[in-house]
Amino acid sequence: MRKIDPVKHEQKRRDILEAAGRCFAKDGFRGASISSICSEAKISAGHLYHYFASKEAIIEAMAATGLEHAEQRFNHLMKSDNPIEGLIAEIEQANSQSCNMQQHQIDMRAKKQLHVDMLAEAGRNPAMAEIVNKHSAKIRGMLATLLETAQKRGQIDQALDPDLAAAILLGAMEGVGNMTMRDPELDMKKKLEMLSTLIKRFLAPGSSKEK
Amino acid sequence: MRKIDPVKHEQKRRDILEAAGRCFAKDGFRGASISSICSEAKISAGHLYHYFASKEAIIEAMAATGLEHAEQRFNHLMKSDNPIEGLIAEIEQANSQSCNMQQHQIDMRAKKQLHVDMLAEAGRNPAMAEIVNKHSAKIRGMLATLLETAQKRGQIDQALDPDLAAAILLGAMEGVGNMTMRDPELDMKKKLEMLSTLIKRFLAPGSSKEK
Amino acid sequence: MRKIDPVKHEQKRRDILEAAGRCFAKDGFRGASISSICSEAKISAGHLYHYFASKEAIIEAMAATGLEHAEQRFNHLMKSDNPIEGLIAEIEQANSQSCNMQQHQIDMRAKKQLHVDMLAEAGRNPAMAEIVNKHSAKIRGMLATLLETAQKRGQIDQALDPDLAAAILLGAMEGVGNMTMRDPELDMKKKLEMLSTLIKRFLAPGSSKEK
Amino acid sequence: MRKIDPVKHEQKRRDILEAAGRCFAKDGFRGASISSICSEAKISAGHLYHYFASKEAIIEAMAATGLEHAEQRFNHLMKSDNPIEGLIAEIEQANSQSCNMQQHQIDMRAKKQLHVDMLAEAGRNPAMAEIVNKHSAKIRGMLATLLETAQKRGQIDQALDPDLAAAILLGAMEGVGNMTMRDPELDMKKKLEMLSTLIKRFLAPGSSKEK
DNA sequence: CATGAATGAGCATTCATTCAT
DNA sequence: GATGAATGAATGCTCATTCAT
Repeated sequence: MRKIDPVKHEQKRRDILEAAGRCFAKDGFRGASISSICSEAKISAGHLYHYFASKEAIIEAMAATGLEHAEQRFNHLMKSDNPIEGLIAEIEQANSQSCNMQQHQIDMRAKKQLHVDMLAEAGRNPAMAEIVNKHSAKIRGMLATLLETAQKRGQIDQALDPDLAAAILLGAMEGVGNMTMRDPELDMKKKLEMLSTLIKRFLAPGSSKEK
Repeated sequence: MRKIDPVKHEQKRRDILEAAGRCFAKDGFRGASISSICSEAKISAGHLYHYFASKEAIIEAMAATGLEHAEQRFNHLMKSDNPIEGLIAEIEQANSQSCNMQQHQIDMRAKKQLHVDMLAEAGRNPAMAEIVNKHSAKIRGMLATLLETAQKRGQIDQALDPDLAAAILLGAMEGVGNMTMRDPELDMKKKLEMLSTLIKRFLAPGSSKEK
Repeated sequence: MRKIDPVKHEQKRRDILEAAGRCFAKDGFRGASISSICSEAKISAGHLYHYFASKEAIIEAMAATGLEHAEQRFNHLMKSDNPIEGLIAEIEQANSQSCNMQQHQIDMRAKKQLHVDMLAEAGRNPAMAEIVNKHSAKIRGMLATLLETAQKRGQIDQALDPDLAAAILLGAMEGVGNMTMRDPELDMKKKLEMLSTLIKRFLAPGSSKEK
Repeated sequence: MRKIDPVKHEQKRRDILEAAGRCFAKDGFRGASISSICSEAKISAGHLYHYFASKEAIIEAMAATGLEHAEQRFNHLMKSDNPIEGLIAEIEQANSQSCNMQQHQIDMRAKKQLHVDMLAEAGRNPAMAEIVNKHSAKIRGMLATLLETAQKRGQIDQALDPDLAAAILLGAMEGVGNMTMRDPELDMKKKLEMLSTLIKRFLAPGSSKEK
């Protein structure tokens, strides 16, 4: 009575996820076909459905992986004395590693591109919309918690509603990230510094006094 | 014997483009089918190929004219008395006109959705990427000029680099706009106020003193 | 400006319908594939969808054709002096032509078989259920009208509710038809005479007096 | 070294058949998948093939046992004091128990649906056809015997051929049963009364006098 | 110019069946 | 005996594109 080996199963899932990641990065969510993903993962078309119930489920799993990473970074940040500083430092780091690592930059671009693909798809595909919304809500929740903590410590403006501020901040960060994809003229490092400035000024304690 | 009439030809092209615009707005670039565009334009499926070589060609032409309109709107805005306020007002308008016109809100949503579609498309389609980038650069240029003017008048922080600030501002606004499409939990009006706060604090004169 | 030729179009539709009829008769509704129908009709898979929106639409069109025939026979019956007698005569005729025409018998059998297929499919497939129900309701309506007319003329029991009686009569006739498919032992002609007896006794004027 | 235990093997076969029965009732012969049957039987997909060579083999075995039950029920009915009344009562029960047990009604519907599935299947599948025909012949024989007995007692028309009358009666009852599945407009109770009327008039002693 | 008939590759998904373990 | 991983052909359907008329 050989029982299912969860390790092997999980490993295969990850293999498929990686293959799907490569296909989605190359052709987008709509453009990548199940059969291309299966070719990339070296499995048959039907077999993929032992691991994922649908094409959307693949993206969902990818988002879940991303969320786990985000949660880890979030937990790490929460342990530090000044999470906001840490957040800003991370943004600058994550985006400016381009100088030394070409592969990483390509990955980042692909990730961002896929994110936009998902947004576009979500507009027409309810299943995708649900995935995107849930993901978005979770990330926003984490950021709101972080802001609240910082408010209690007096590190940021205490008049801001944490949920609202998190939503606006997330939108801004995402938008700036997308923007950097399309104007190659400006220096990336400087843009990130400017984003950092934006965030700091928005959150700065005492800001609410001057309206 | 009859030669083709370039004027009529061009007019028909525009008719088709308008029809395509309506279809794209409703179903997205990939989702809209040639046959649906032909129905909308009231021509036969085959005849479309007298005017456009492929679906791709329609998308490209469409994107170009679509963005010209947006550019004009933005340009008009920039010439008003208080463009920053106008900008915020425009965002608010785009997002919260639900009270009086349901149809208009649907249109706005479709427009925003199409914008995201274009961004996604740009990631795979160089022609689209060029169009989006050019447009983006133009609008950014206009905003930068405006910021510079405001700086000279002492209305906003004089230490900001106008080009960089324009890029970040544009990105943030676009990102917040997209974000509003996906979390229906939070009150739209409050989010727009928060965005307004973000912009004001970012640009406020004297901000650079406090780090 | 060549306009659509409705004659050719309709002819093609009929060709496809006939091809589909052969496939359905051979393999059943579920068993016959779109591609087999297309092969039989000598058209490409995609082209079928210019003529029929779905597999169900094909069956629906076939049912509609059957309904037209039924309507013609009904109208013809209604013109006669004693429609009930005509109805019974028709049933006996339609089913006992087996002696002289082998092809006709095979056709009848295939038709009945397809009818059962549709009934079975209707249980799981809402689209099919709707087709079957509509068809059934129309036939029942015609039969009810016929019964009502016969009642007014005093040819059948006037106490019967025409709608109910039509439903029961139709069910019985259909059931007997299906039954004949599976017991080859008994003589077909005698069975039809017995069915005729059943109908006559059920409808006989004055029946209601003796309970 | 361990030989297969024929008793255990047979028990497992029965378990699987029961599971298959539930699946078939829910989704039909074609609609129920091997994997759903395996889930229901709590065995692995591959293991089923130790007990049955193919899905077809399950259907055949299933149909045989399924009809045996029905046969026993009918047989039991035939031995009661007034089998004709009992028959009608059974039909009414099967169709109108909605008042007290919702679950039972669903089960009945599933059973009737499966019956239609079997009829449809029999049209393409000779093995199924044999089973259905045999079953049909047995029940018809029982009913014929019953009619004969009733004729001797003078309870029903003595001029009817018992075999033929049994066939027609069975067909009519089955057909009316199927009909009730598809027209929800008419009141179920009234339809059953009408069916009862049909049967009584058909069999009534002295009927043969009036043509 | 303009039509619409026709193509055929492509899509996501399902499923009975096989097989190494 | 028993597992579940793996197959691959098949399904209904879509759609950009071509072409005879």
